[in-house]
Amino acid sequence: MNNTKQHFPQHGVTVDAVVLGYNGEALQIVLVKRAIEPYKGAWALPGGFVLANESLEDAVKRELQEEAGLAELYLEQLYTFGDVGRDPRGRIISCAYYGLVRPGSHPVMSGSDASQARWFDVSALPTLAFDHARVVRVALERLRAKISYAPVGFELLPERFTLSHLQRLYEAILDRPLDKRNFRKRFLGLGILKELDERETGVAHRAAQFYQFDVKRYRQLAATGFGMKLV
Amino acid sequence: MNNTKQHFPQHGVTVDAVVLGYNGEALQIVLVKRAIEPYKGAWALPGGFVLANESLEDAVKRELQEEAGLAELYLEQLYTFGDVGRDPRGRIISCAYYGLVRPGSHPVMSGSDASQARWFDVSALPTLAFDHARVVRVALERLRAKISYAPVGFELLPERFTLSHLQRLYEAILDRPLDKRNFRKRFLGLGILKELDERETGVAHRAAQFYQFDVKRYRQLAATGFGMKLV
DNA sequence: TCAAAAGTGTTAACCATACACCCATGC
DNA sequence: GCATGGGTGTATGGTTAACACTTTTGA
Repeated sequence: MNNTKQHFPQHGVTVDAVVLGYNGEALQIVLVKRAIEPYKGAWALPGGFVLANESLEDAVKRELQEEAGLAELYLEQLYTFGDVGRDPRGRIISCAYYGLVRPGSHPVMSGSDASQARWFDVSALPTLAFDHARVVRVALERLRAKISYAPVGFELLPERFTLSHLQRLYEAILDRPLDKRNFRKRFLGLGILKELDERETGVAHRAAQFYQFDVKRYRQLAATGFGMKLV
Repeated sequence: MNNTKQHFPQHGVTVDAVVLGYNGEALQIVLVKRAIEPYKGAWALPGGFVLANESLEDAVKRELQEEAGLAELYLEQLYTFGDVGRDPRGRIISCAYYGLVRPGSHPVMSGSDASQARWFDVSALPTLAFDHARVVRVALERLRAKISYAPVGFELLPERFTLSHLQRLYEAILDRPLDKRNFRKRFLGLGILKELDERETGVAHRAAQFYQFDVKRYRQLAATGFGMKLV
């Protein structure tokens, strides 16, 4: 920390992360049970104070590692909440991020100042500490808005997935059914899916084709300014 | 300020505002010439430290009033810049806002810690202090993205305007020509323009019809979740 | 009467939507 | 052989995009 005397007002600054995942059925969020006051025992978003020598993004990555064992995830800044009185400890400003993780990378275990960390279905969240319910709401709105023009959905799926997996994910996020034929037409037409030499096995129905998100192709298309209307 | 000892790391937090205006020809930004170090004499975005008892939005409104005499403008949070080393005074986090003002409400005069404030065409900005050039870039991207699905353009025009004014504004922001007939069809079809009983006077060509943005009607439409594809 | 910008419709291409049946597989 | 989900095409209506001339006004 910086110990020199500063000549300007200073405030506590936290980062908080809405980490979203998808288990094949429902959208989920990582919450941690607070081990210390305030809101001791309540569920909250993972996060904590920004230290003197780290950027906001470094801070949120460190907290996610410490509190939930999460690393290497898609992260994006969401909004900064700075109302006076949003934290009982004093004037604390929170810069919120949202993150997306693939099912594989889910250790989600406890850390230093949080006694537990676990996934909750977004449709069944407990009461949250601070103004975190509001933060979650903003994050879900943002994801819903973003998914229809940017391929962020792939950050929630395993490397290999079927078109039905992708469609079910979109339906879970948008909370409405989508037409199968139109959905397939659109995604295959976009040219950002790479067909793999693999199909499902051991399923009691016709085995589905596996695909992979073609990042390189997507970047080419995005660079030429194509309008990615996904749904 | 809060004088009690705090048990968590603290940082300076500033707000900075990209205030955009439109003079009928070009998009413009308010800049202030810094009267104090660091970057004394350089042009910078209006802004300053957040005090202990004000929200971020209160802080940015206060700074805009003090430094540029601006009040009552459309304001929206843009992004929070928190890299270590972005400010030579130490670890300072900046929450940036962008604002839109109508030509009428342009006092833009000097205040306490800024010796001058004035408008610059966005296409001819001087070298800016801190990382403010980056902040401006982010703000312009945001405005360009936003204008195509939300009627923020009206915040940059006088109460009464012609369809040609509106079109020229869109062309200035998007930096490309738009088709006159299609532009008119779309905006008139949207039903968010109120035709006034006034026309231009003293112009050396057919006098244009004046319109007004119909906020009430817009809110009705927005509430029923209509997709406002504007351009 | 000229210059300058306002105002006005139609057509063709494209895109979004709605919709139903056969196929492959495991049990 | 049946239950389960995978995979496929077409027709229709709506939306977007391209395009040029007449009108009004002041100088």
